[in-house]
Amino acid sequence: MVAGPLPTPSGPGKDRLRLWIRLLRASRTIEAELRERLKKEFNTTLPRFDVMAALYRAPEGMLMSDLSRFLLVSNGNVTGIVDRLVSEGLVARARRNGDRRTSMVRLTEEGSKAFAVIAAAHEGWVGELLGNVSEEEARRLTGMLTSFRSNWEGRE
Amino acid sequence: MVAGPLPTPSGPGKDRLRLWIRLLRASRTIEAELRERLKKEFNTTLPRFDVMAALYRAPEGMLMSDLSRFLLVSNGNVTGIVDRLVSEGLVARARRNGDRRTSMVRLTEEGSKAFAVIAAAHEGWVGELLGNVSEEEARRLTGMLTSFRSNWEGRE
DNA sequence: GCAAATTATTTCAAGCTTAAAGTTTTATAT
DNA sequence: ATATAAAACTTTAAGCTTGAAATAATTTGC
Repeated sequence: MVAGPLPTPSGPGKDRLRLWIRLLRASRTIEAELRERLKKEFNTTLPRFDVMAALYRAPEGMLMSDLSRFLLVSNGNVTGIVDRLVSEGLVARARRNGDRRTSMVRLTEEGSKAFAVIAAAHEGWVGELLGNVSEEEARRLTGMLTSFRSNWEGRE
Repeated sequence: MVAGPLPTPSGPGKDRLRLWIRLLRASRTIEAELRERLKKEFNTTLPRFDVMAALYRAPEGMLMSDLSRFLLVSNGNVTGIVDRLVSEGLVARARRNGDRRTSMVRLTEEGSKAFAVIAAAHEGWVGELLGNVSEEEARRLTGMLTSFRSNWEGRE
């Protein structure tokens, strides 16, 4: 999905295809850089960061299915990542009284502290990597992407 | 990287962070949908499609290192994907006379035909999934993402 | 009350992904 | 010439990812 079928596609519908290719290349480029820095500076990974970021927003905890829905990844995927975070003491599972199928997942004290540090660095990196986009332009782009997505979400 | 540390981040640099989150969510959403359709309709995957798309643009073939640079993935990664495509008869490796370290990778006749069919469907899907973005808006967004990326590429 | 369907999660197999280490071949510097 | 470095690629280990199958608990329809 990184390249179009021809060097410079043209014709009806080609503008959207080109947009998609740019979108994908932009996010892959930034993603690769963030992944590398997370590894080098904090010896962690993007998926771990994603999970911790989601949990940081929800101090009361989240269900596994909430996590997977929010992160747009499969259920089984989240299981593995959470398993590793638990084994590292950054995240805890808590069985619930009401429904014994589910477990509330939340950051431990240690996980919360660790995340705060990483998140600060992360925000700085994003600011740096998107430095060529003015704040004004960032808001405009965000708006365009938001309206696109909210339209699209209606179909799933 | 899908979520910010807080529900609605605010403050200096937050606009870029929010942009990054939107960008990532948009591309993940579309990517997931395309991946699913590639699997269901053609029993193939996004990475295989990416490699074939790159090779389709280069009838004379590409080096492994060209492929990995173009696709923004690691060298070892491409090895595995190409291995599988070769075993399926869609791609062929050709040793070169000049430099025996390298091999030119290209689509087979069969691979080229198969890709043309898939690419047509793919383009239609993208047009559909980005249907809420007007062609005009698509061009504007593309321009913004292009200038961002060409600026950023200077740093790597 | 109880079978059937649904829900939440885990397990599994196959494939993707990276970074690092290893192999082979070519280029460079004495 | 010949060691040394560089380049192109593959292999490896660990982890990520999906979709499908399995498990366990809850809810629904009679």
